[in-house]
Amino acid sequence: MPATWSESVEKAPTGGGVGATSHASRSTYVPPHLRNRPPSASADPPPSATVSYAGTLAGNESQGQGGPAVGGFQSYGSRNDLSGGGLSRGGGGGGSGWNNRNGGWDRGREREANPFQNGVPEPEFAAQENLGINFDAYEDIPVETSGKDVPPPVNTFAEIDLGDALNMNIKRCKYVKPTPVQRHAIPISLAGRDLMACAQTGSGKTAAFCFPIISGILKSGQSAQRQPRMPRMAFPLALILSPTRELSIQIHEEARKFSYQTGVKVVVAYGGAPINQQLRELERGVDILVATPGRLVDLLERARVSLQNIRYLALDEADRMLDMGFEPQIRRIVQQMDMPPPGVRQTLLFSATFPKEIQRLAADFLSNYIFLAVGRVGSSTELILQRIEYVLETDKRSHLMDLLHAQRANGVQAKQALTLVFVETKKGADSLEHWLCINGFPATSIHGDRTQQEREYALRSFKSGKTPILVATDVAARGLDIPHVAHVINFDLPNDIDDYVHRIGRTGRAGKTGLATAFFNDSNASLAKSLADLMQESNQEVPAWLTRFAARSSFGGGRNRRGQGGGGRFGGRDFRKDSSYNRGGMDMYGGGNSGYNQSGGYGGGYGSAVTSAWD
DNA sequence: AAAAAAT
Repeated sequence: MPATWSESVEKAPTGGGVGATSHASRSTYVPPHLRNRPPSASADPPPSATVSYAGTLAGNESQGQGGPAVGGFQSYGSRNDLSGGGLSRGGGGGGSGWNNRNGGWDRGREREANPFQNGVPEPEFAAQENLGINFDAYEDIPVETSGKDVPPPVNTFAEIDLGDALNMNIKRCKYVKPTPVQRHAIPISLAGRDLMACAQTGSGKTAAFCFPIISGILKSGQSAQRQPRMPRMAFPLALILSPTRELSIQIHEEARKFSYQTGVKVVVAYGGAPINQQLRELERGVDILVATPGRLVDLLERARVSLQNIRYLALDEADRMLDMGFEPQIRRIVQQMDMPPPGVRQTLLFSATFPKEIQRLAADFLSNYIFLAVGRVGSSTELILQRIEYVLETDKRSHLMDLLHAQRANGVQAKQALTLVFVETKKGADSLEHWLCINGFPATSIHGDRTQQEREYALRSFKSGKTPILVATDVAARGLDIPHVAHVINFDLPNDIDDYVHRIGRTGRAGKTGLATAFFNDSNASLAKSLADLMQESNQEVPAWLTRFAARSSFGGGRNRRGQGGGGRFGGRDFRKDSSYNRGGMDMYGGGNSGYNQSGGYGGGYGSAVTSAWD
């Protein structure tokens, strides 16, 4: 272990690795005369209603995206090496298929921008990209599955029949080997099973739910469907909900890479940005809609999106969404609109933790689901060196300055190792940013009072190394996969240990090491116990004073949410295992076997007796 | 107490 924090910053590899997002511009320019192109009379659909693989992809970057030329997609239709039948799904209903009248199959195929090429230039990092992914660290991550008939995990992408087009994109992403969550979740999803997964971003879960969705859409042969009666309403096949705008943007960027040249259309919708452009994108056809809840509700109310064709529903960072008070919106979207019920659609629920509220959501949204828990990437593998320092409120700025100066002296700044500084308040973020700037440290900030434009600009500026210090509120705490963050500084500690875990998870990404420094003082007493426990759990050196703090505050009722759910290295455990769950007389999982025996309409309406057993 | 998210 490195002797000093500055040494470890220096040693921390700065490659972004697996999740590195090249910043794809969301606005693919489409010349006005090609926008909202009416269905061309001569654009007859292909003769066979089969798979939409975009023909041969190898060494074929330009072919097949040469614009909307009529009849330019002969490569469609013939390849059917994936579909094992099952092209139609229940409830497709009449003319909503591939051969529908309005020629929906080639909608939105105008000039697909290459999502692999239009990123922010990152010359400093390009060379080491993906070279230092510590896959051994991934191997150590504990994984736990439970449920009925769990499909076995895979060890390579080659074992999974995702199809040529998707495989090509996996190669383009330089993914060599599936991460633990991918090894388990992909076979589960491909088998059509619902999934409740406890995993954090950084574990590779975006790909874990995107691959099966894209593959499934390709297999079904349905894409970008329209309803002739309602030309302005979009009918996505998959919906991905996430808590923050930036996370939605990021998922969209990744999903676009995965679906490049497959014909599968991914659209993102979120607030704070003009809705008109999003409406135009939707009108051009959408297979996978990535959205924040508020904007989606708006779109549903405007009748610009219908969920009746949804076959895949993925909820990312579900616990976060509930924390943010999105439950009413989410329930409205999932249960009160025209979304197909559980069992008809396939639902994938991702959450870092598995508290009661999420358990309820799982029971309501999922059908006969498989529970998957993946250990914390950072804590269980000790990839993140955590340091807690006792710093009085009044000393924080000068202490931060010391850290940054030492970092700079080590040449770290020159190498553009990015530093993410978390603060408690939006005001605090603004003033700290300003203070850093006037003291010679190029910094920017991201928080909810900044306009969406400013937020996205700040993120770009940070990622590119232009301002290698980003001051952030919790808007950036979860899910954001910012590559090359070498150092996370908790200038203000959060009140919740889960937030702490999320924050430090911004470093040590993709199996690389990182450093997390936190400023602790008396105002953080309530966090002492859980913080000390977490650090011990992840084999970090716990300062003696923190241990004393923890002992002092623990009987004072410091909220230790950890361990409550069976905790340990996992964010949660399958509550269905708890004997108390079966107390209500219905032995749903019994039978004496090791596996669950989920009979009796668990996915549909569970009895009230079961509901009461949760409380 | 603060943050996030639809206008």
